[in-house]
Amino acid sequence: MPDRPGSPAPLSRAARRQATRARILDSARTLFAERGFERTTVRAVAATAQVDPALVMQHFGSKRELFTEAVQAGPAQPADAGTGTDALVDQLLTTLDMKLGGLPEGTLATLRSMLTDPDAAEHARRAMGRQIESIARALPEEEDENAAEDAELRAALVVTALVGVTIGHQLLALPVLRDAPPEHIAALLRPALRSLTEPSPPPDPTGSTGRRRPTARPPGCT
Amino acid sequence: MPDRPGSPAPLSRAARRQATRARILDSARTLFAERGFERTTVRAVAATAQVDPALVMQHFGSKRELFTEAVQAGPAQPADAGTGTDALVDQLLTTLDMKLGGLPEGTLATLRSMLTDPDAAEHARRAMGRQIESIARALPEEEDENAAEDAELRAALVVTALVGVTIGHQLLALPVLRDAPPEHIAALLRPALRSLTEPSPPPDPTGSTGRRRPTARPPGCT
DNA sequence: GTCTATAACATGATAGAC
DNA sequence: GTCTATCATGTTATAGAC
Repeated sequence: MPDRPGSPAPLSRAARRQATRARILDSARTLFAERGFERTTVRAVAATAQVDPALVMQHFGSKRELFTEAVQAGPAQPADAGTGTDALVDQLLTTLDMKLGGLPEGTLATLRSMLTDPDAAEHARRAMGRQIESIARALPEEEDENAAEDAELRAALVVTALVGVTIGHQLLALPVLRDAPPEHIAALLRPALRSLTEPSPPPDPTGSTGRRRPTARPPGCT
Repeated sequence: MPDRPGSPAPLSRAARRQATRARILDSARTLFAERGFERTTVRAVAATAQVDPALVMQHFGSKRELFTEAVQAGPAQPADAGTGTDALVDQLLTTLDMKLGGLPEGTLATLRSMLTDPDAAEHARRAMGRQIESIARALPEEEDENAAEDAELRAALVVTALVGVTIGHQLLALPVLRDAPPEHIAALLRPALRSLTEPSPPPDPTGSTGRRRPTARPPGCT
């Protein structure tokens, strides 16, 4: 580091470059979260960060790499506290509550672009796959023989369903979901999530009525 | 219609134009479903339909109108058969089964683009809004006072959750979902959907156990 | 006249010169 | 760091083909 002339300005060239890079990354994250990959132009990112468009390329090489770095910003999803089913459901709903409120912009950007951009799709597939495995490990054992596959499938349904609710709420802004308090949404989802995480009912391939489950009869029924 | 010279070729100019238009629409629908709005170029649509790119504009005026017409192809979602909760759940699962198999390309195109294209988002919002209202009307009355809002909210959660599962299965192609037989998925989702469509359990803000529900006792329980 | 092809212009990503 | 050039794309205008 041969440059530090001891001037009162504490910003070396490298430091200013670093600050500019951070400003570009921040603008990019916001715009990618709002408009997705394709509709976000490098020029718009540069304008928001108040730099020259070519400078963005100088820093990141391509719009693609800018997207990748901008998306991989925040810390990963919080780990699982997998003891019992109820604790798992509680943790899922806490995560959902977070999703319905302040979702990090990087995650929003991935969600926004995952249906139209192959890279974002791969990123989302991996992130959701990790979540699915984590939840599947926390699911209770089943009496049935093919327990493992069912656990992964159940976990996948939980994750995708919650992602669907998140999309409807955060990205599509469905009025019904936008106006509902998150705790209310969580309360309505709780029994559904418990159904998905509970051990499976006996296979009922007729599938029409299927009303009763042999377990968990209501008490007071002699 | 002043042109029909009685030639052996049964295709008038208007008919050939119509056929070309249909071919363009078909190619557009497929590409929009595969790549979304932005990544689908007019030139690619023209190449697939084996016509000149300018012809696409002649026919539809703009890429936007082409997308709109291509998306509004198939018939709307089948109406609801709203008698009881069980019938409703069955109908939802049938719809899902359809979604997991042959979803019309127009719907796929809307799903694919709804997160990144404002027009597609509006289209999706309206379609999902109609579904939500339809399901909400079929939901059973509640004992509680604020029944109507809850019904709409429950319906919205059902729709968005199913959309999430569909996205994970059809658009993201999550391996766990891709490899599972649709009937298995439907069987796992059934109790969860029933939980969402049932009258609400008593408000249980502690939210930890909440096992019993006061209504819907299994038959055969004297 | 109606269909098709070519050219022209604007915007955006990207590469190389300065 | 900035400017300019090149290429792809959406869109329009214009000319050619049936």
